[in-house]
Amino acid sequence: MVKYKQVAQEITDFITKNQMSQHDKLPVIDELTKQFKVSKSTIIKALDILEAKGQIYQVQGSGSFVREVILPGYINLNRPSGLTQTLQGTPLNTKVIEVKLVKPDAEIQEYLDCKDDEELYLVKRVRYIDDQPLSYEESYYRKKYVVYLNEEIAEGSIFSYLKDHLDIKPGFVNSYFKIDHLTTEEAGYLEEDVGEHCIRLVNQFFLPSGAPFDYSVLCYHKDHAQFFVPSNYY
Amino acid sequence: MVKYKQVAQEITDFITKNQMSQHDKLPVIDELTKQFKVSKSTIIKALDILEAKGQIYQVQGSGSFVREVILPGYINLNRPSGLTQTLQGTPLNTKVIEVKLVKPDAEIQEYLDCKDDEELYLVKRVRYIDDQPLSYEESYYRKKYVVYLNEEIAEGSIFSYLKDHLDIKPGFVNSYFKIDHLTTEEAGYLEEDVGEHCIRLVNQFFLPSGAPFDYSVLCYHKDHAQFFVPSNYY
DNA sequence: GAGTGGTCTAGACCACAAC
DNA sequence: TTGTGGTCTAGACCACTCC
Repeated sequence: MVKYKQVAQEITDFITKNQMSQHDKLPVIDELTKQFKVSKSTIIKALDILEAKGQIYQVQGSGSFVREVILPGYINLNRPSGLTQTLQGTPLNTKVIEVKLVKPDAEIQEYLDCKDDEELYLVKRVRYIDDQPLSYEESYYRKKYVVYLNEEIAEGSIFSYLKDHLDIKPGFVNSYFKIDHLTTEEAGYLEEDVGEHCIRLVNQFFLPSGAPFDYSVLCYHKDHAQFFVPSNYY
Repeated sequence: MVKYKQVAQEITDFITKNQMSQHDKLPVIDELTKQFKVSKSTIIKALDILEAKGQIYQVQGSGSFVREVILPGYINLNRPSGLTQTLQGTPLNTKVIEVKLVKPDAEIQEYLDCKDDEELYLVKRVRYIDDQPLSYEESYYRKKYVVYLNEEIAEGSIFSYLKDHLDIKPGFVNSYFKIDHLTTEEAGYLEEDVGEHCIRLVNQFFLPSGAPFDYSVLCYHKDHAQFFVPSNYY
């Protein structure tokens, strides 16, 4: 791991370990350079990463301060790693409906920038929070990149599996959402009436190289889903 | 303006002027250093800013590429400058309901980190897109920072006014949203039935110093609002 | 192997904050 | 005035891509 990521991780751990909360001040840069034995630039890079993630904010002439607001039960749309990571701390259960290989329709070809004969893994899952249905999800992974998937893997965090076993990690994501209505199939899984309202979220995940590898459509239960988006001005 | 922001702006202009689209390659760093007569580090800093904004992505050993997806009509939640900037290109009309000075209730005190006797400007506005009601908004600005507001200013972009006339610009924002129901007042403004569904968005805007200066609650019309969130993995 | 971006450093100097 | 973060540079070296 490169130094600045190492430093960023250790600062995050420091914040957690010391149970620091909003507006608490971090050690000054000069102190951090001594502590981690790296240059000022490396510390600044690490702090910039944490700032971009929404964990801290930096004030010229004053210091760096904790920003992160831990909101149990809120889905952080700025770290859309499936769901498992974003809902840390909240018990999340997964029911896998099916995992199979399919070919893309026109819309999926568009989002995944692929031909109509390319093989994709389709994963259908329902997510429960406190035994309440939270979301129903259909994800398409390009087999070209995600060479293998099965039901057992889909029971857990697919993104952790991709990272740990296939060495795949996303570079960036486009997320789109609006209010929509449940289809018959979706209503069944969310234990709602057909046509009931939901938040429909579409994600397009890209590799660091810019190639899209995952397209997913989710519907969130109107009463059990709440979201959080931290942003910065540059 | 500092150099890297200048360079970032010029690269953005370059992308626009040349009508570059997704996955088009930018000039290499070495060329940019010559063109702008700045160091490599400054170019990299400029590119990092554009990457954080979601406009480009960088691939090691390969180059920098255009990422930005212009989606007419989608509200970009990663640049929540009120609304005027995020819906660029789409005709947006504003009806100001009222602008007045008020004192905060308990919830607002919490979000704005202020006492119960601090003066706040309350702005109520309805936004229309293509003559359809898009959102109804109640924003609270701390008079301590936003020393003056009136109906005429609220007709336009309040954030532009803050930047140009009061030299106030946000440092970061926390946004929260979920599906909710319209109150009687809101339903009237959105031309909907009472209790109808909406997306309820709460924004907490902070100055670069970390002080909250604006708390706003919006309800978006369920049929006319769609959102976009670009994110990066670090 | 050539091209291209990524990391890291030391150091000079600037800008803003706090006292 | 001092503390502290921000900007900018030149340069060395590393890592990945593409031919």
